[in-house]
Amino acid sequence: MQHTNVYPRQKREQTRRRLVDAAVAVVRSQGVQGLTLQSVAAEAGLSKGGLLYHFSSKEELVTALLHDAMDRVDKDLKQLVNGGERGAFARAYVEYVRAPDAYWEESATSVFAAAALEPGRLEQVQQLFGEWQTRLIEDDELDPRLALLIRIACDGLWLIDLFGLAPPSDEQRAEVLDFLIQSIELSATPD
Amino acid sequence: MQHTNVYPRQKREQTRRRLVDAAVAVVRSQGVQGLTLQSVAAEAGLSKGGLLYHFSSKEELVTALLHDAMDRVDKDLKQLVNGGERGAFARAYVEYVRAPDAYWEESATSVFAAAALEPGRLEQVQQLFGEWQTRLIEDDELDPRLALLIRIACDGLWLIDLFGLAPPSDEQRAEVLDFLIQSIELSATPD
DNA sequence: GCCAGAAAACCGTCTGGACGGTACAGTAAC
DNA sequence: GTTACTGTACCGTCCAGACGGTTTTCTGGC
Repeated sequence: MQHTNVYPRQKREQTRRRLVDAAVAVVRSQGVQGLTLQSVAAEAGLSKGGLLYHFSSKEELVTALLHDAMDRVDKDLKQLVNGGERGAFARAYVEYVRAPDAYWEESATSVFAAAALEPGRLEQVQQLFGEWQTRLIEDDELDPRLALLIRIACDGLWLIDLFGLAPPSDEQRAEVLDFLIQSIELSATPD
Repeated sequence: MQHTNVYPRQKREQTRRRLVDAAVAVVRSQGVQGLTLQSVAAEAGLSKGGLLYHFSSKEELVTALLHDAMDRVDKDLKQLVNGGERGAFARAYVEYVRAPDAYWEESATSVFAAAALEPGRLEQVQQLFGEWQTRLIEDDELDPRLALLIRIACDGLWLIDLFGLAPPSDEQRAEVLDFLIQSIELSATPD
């Protein structure tokens, strides 16, 4: 029942957010090895006891990290879908990559951290990517090759951002994404 | 004795290889957290002391892991380049992704492990990707948008393989790579 | 062909420190 | 009185690295 508590009468959710954000910051600055209860608490301006008040174990924290990030990405992605015409999901997939924001960064870092700490915990993420792939390739009625290309290209940008592997400039990024959008248009509107 | 053929005078390199391979195996099965001197040594059939004889610290092991993997990828990639015509490097980049082998896996795992343990150590990898990007976009004389698309698509497959994020089937993979190769041909041979 | 002796390769144990987690007493705001 | 913490003390575990010792392999002199 999420609607029972629209207004944060309690600081609970706020602080949990702060802790999750702090965990992301720690991983990005110090790597997964630096992700200790102590460092996350310090980053969030809390004591270790305070952290454990909200997340009773490190595992719980990392799990929350992952759930949180993937939920948000999935939700945002679905919100970007306009109507049900051909290529709608592919367009949303591309547009989501256009302007990487905090969620984007959080999702990459979370998957990364979860994979590093315990590979088995990635199952739900793998499943989510599988769903997206299905939507892109089967439901969107585009040329399957184009759909897959869009997927791996967008995921590639995600990887490049995550590791900082010579990310393209803003213009280059925009150009290649525009190109993908154009390809969708061409494929979606047969003349 | 000639029967004991060209046996290397020293086992040094062999054992180092075994240890590096073992480290990759450990990371893939247990995550970066499972990457301990003990576990790597056990995986390689050595004692911890034996490992430390070859790599005097864990940092040295991970650094070797990274150097090794990137050197091999870079070398293999350059070997795939046929001549100097337009799009040669782009073709090599695509072909390298076609059949992921042990090196491919090793490179991804190594970058992943290095990033997880200490982000700063990625500098050389970032530089290497930068060089590839330069070769693809500036030296290959292709449409820059196409060059970047090829790069991010190939890197995307690398990411998907690394995390096992719903990897496409072999046929799908082949199709999308063929599509990229065709695009290079079209762009490289203007009529 | 044999045999020291040196170098290389490796083993197993120990230690100091860090980390996850627990327990609990206290505080301050709502 | 509940929620939301702080701070300290503590425990068990795990790990990197040091170390001393041992086996294996090579090398050169005879």
